[in-house]
Amino acid sequence: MGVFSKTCEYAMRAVFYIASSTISGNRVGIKEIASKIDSPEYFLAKILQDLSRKGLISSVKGPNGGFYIEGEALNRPLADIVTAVDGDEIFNGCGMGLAHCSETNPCPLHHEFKKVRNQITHMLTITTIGQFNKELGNGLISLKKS
Amino acid sequence: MGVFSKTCEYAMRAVFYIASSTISGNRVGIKEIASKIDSPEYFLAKILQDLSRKGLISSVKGPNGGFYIEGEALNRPLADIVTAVDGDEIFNGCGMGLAHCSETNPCPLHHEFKKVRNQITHMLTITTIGQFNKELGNGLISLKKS
DNA sequence: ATAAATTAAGATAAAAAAGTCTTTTATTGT
DNA sequence: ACAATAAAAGACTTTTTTATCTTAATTTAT
Ligand code: FES
Ligand code: FES
Repeated sequence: MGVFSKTCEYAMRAVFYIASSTISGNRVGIKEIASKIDSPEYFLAKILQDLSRKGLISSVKGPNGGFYIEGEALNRPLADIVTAVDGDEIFNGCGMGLAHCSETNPCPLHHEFKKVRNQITHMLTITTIGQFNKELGNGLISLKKS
Repeated sequence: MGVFSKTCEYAMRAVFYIASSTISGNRVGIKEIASKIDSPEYFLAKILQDLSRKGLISSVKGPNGGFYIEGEALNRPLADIVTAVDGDEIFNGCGMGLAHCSETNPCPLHHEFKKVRNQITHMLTITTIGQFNKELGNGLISLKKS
């Protein structure tokens, strides 16, 4: 098991890909996205529909349609995507599964786990959706599974 | 979704509980453990059977039987439990779901995610199974879900 | 207007994770 | 030896996650 659900992994990869295409002035179709990030096409379609309904990405139907991201939305933190897909448990849940993480009734891992959560929160907050376009363009970083 | 599977959460809570009972010189039955850590009894039984087969905890059948942890095993890092239950993906997997985390073909989150993974590894390595007996005894920390 | 393209929505399906119940096996105390 | 106790093992069910397919609704270009 990873830190994020598969759904969320696909969502993050797709959003980065859409962002970098948007910068180059294009809308991208579901087929292209799925192939470029190595994800099951129909499943990804569902995920993007959901993000679209929630206003995190945009889409247009018809010829030359596809997905893109509004200028303003490119500055959103990646945390917004994670929250939309996986909820906020990762940001404030207890590492050992207690119903509530609490300072007064902590689990054995509480003290150390807090650092982990803070690190995750930090990572997802400082990272913006539109941040990696350059590196994605020149192949310095990768979104393909293998 | 949390960082660990529910199975793993139950396993960790149970192992801490068994450890603290072992220190007080007792074996504990599945029923007591399940009730003390708020987990489904039969499901936990499966988990402990597995840990027992793998030698991470010990058990004896029959009257006055139950689960306990060998002296030496009390010093194992919690990481051993996590690995036994959830595998090692959490220690070296890619945060965005790429098949292999790699320095030469990194995902966008690689640099930051490495810190998260290291923090998790650190937490699970420095924490030993038998470490919290005092705090568990005096109720300073909790294993009960609610 | 019509046809083509493309996302949205709805309905299933398959796989994995979580949870439950029943039967068997081993151990202990009498 | 026997009965009682408790874990081990096996079979099964339910729920959640992941994945696929089909039909509908929009948009664009001709
Ligand atoms: S109580 Fe478990 S992480 Fe805070
Ligand atoms: S490549 Fe994704 S975390 Fe290293």
